[in-house]
Amino acid sequence: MSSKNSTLTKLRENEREIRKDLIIDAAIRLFAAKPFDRVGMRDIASEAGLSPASIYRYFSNRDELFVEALCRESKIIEQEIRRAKDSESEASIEKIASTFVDYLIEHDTFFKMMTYFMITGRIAEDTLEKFNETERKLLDVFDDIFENLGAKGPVRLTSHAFFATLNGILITFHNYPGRSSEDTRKHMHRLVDIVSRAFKDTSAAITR
Amino acid sequence: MSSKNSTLTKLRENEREIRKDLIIDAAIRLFAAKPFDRVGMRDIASEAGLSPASIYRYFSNRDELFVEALCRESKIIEQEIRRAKDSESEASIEKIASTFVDYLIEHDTFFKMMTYFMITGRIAEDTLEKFNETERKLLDVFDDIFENLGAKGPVRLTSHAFFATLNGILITFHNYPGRSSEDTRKHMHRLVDIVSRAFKDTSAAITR
DNA sequence: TGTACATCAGTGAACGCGCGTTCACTGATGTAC
DNA sequence: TGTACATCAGTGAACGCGCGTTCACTGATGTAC
Repeated sequence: MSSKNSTLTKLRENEREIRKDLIIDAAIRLFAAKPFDRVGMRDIASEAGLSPASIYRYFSNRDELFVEALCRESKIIEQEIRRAKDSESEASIEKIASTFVDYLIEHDTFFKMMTYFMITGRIAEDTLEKFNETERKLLDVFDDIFENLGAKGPVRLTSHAFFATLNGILITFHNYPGRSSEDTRKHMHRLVDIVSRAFKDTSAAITR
Repeated sequence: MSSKNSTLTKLRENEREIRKDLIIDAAIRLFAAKPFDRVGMRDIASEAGLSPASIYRYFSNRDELFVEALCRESKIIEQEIRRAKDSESEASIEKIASTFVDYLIEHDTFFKMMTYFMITGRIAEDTLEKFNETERKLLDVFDDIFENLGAKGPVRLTSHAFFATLNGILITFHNYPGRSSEDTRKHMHRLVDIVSRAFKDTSAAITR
């Protein structure tokens, strides 16, 4: 009796999670389509095929929804990078950085959200912690790369620097005026090449 | 008669400019104090000691005011960097990058605004052009530095990369959670050191 | 098998607030004759 | 010197809109007896 009860509530719980995911999907689809601050609860609701009020059955407020979306995206990105790293026989920074940037150019949702949160700095403490956990995993991948490269020094700092650098390239030239999106993509890749080479040189220098 | 007239209108014109500046001052003061999206026309008005309606005598809308504020700030930063470069007998990247980052940590207004515009990408074409002109001047200073360093290749690209890198460091670790502002400042400087060294190495490598 | 009740997803309409912006106006100063 | 007029900085109050969020409600499904 009680076991049947618990499996049922568990099923319900699963359904709930699925519906939450559907809402997050809708939100991310919209973030991809228009600027971050132009995506409202009503938009998300109609994109998800719900009424605005319904969203509040799943998320207690707007920020919570946004942070969950951010976390999901960053998890995907972490996987993407890890995959890129593992597929290479020997991990080259250029390749991985390039993959990272490419992915973020294509799916700039993560990137818009992250910058938004970083700038406004308006997240609840616990949700922020949740996000930072996934960010740390992302940095772990970079750590692996630099270690494979033979750097013996404080690898974490280098990862931080490299991660920040790639972010910077994406943000600074995100909508560079008077250029097609293909041009900016090429431009970003040129810059990624430069910094990758630079980081490789210093890592080598540290080993020396 | 007409000459007197013209000098008078010129005087009036000057006064107008001064008043515009006072409004921009007020806006920048507020940007420094709270998140960008929390600064409204009413706030700026009361900070400048005016009624909200009055602002519209000087700026045709909110974005115009913001962009003018951004331009003024970026001009100041350009001067600051140029000063830092000229004061050094031989321009070292570390020093200049450090000055740049320090200044932007202290006066993060510029930085908040820039990122905001870059992300939302919502500026009128002509005002954006105005901003880009000052940004180009900023990059010119970096060009000088890398040329002095003896790099012979495509210096502009390197400047772009370096500029983006510094921006990235500022944005990525802007409000790193659970750290005092002094800690983040130190952290940023460590990262700036790393990337400066990296860029110096590649510049040297190009010369080789 | 039937009935009373609990649970919960979902909703349309409204609340309340804050925002950018405009309106109709005042009051001071300069100009023309 | 006085009067009619133009110019312009400045304003309090309001407009209109969009937003996040809440309210009171419905309807379906499962549960207990």
